[in-house]
Amino acid sequence: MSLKYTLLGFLSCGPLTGYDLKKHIDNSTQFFWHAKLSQIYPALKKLAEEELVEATVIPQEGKPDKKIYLITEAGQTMLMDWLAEPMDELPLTKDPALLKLFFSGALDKETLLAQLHRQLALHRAQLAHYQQETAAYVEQVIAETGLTREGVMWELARRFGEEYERAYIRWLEQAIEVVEQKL
Amino acid sequence: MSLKYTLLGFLSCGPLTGYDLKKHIDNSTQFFWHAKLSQIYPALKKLAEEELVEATVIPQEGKPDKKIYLITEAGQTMLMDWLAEPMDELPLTKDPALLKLFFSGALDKETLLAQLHRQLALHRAQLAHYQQETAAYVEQVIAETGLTREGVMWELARRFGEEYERAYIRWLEQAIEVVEQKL
DNA sequence: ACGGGCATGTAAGGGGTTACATGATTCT
DNA sequence: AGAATCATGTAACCCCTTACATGCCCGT
Repeated sequence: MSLKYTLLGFLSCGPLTGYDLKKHIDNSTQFFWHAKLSQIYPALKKLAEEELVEATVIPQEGKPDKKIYLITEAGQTMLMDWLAEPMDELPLTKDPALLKLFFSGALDKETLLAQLHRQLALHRAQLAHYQQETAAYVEQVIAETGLTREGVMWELARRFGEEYERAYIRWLEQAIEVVEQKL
Repeated sequence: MSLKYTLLGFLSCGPLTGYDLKKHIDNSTQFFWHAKLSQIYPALKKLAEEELVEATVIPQEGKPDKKIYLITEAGQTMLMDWLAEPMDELPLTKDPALLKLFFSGALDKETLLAQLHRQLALHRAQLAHYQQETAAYVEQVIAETGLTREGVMWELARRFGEEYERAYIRWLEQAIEVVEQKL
């Protein structure tokens, strides 16, 4: 259900193609919402049927024709209603790595420590990514579009990703110590 | 795919029914893995077909017969192989609240602040839950089963939940300040 | 009298992934 | 020579949620 609003949200900042939308998602929302192209294209088609967006087709050669989507007034209203709607549920996350750790009491110490160190490396890389690539992307979009209010929110979201990774890393470091001492 | 291992993981600590498994999931893994009964029952049936678990039926009156599941040797092996398998992907989380915030530059300041305060209340309640109910549950299970190695991992997982909520709360507090000053 | 806990399931449908299909241009 | 970028989509499949179905016992 939220994919619809993700697309409307980006389209409310300006017209984009499905392909463009995928890149925006990968660059900015991927740590709290993600989608594959094979899900985005049918979703846009459905939004167009509901008249929440409109497509302009630009013929191209050697490539499929480009479809540039614009949000309609109905789409804008739909988006604003969703934004104002109160949310009273917590996110239900799924993290297979934590699940595995939870049951890893049965594992030998060495293998378990190897798993923890691997996770640590992954999360450190991700932290660096948010600090570099994502930060650059946010700055660039703000500079290009001049959307200051949106810019504030995007920077806040990016900082969430950063803080999440920091917390994860601190926890993994503690977990490694605990495992070394107690198991 | 991981639901299978969640069930095998709990069953490796002792025999349980589908109903019991649901309660264990709710009490301990819900912040990194969750499932509904309508998914658990068919999953157990399938595990039994694959001979990774075995069911003992205990007739009851006034209630459906109880099916107590035991992990088989093949199931144990399957679980251990999964535990030792390296994971090199980050979790792909979905958090509708963050998504909404990301697009909330278009929202008026008051509504936005109301949303942030609501989220803050939810996450504070969740933090308290991990510190009280979840902590009590972990202690109780350790005391009952005497599984010390597993106990260490369960307590680590619980602490992750706690740290995650702390980080979320700190971020929300900062976000409220930023919105109050900049928007 | 009503809600919650106990205890099992099925059926329909929505959301999401993986694989397939096409094909030119540009970078390494 | 091969991979990545641009650009669209479909089809099969799996995972998960929602709603339905049954029915006793216990606490408030």
